[in-house]
Amino acid sequence: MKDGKTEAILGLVRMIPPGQVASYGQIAGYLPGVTARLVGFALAGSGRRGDVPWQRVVNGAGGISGHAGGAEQRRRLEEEGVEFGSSGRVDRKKFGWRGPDAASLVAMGLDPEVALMLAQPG
DNA sequence: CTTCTGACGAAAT
DNA sequence: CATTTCGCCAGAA
Repeated sequence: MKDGKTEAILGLVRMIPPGQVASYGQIAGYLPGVTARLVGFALAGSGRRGDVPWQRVVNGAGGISGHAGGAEQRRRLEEEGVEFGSSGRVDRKKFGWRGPDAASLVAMGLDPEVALMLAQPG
């Protein structure tokens, strides 16, 4: 196992269900020591392998950041049922991923206590 | 080994 | 609302 952040980040992104989105900062929030910036780095570096639903990661405003695949990202999301508002932003109240369950976080190597605190209840 | 660069976000001003 | 500052991984040349 790499002790790097990238593996954990990509693993978490893979947990985002279709039709939902998560922000870079949100993903970072589940991984202590990881910042929103690093999530972007992780996807830019390894998100093109084909086994990561990178299109489900948007910025904090619910919009798509300026990168080469931006247009395709939006197209893919709309295909999954995600709606974009007039400002080109997604309503995270409606399509935002609530988060992983505690078991998934523990499986990724987080301390059970931390996992329980970060995981979405219920 | 060094240098470069790439998908962000919160807080202060 | 806009602009600025700081945080700091990993792969390629």
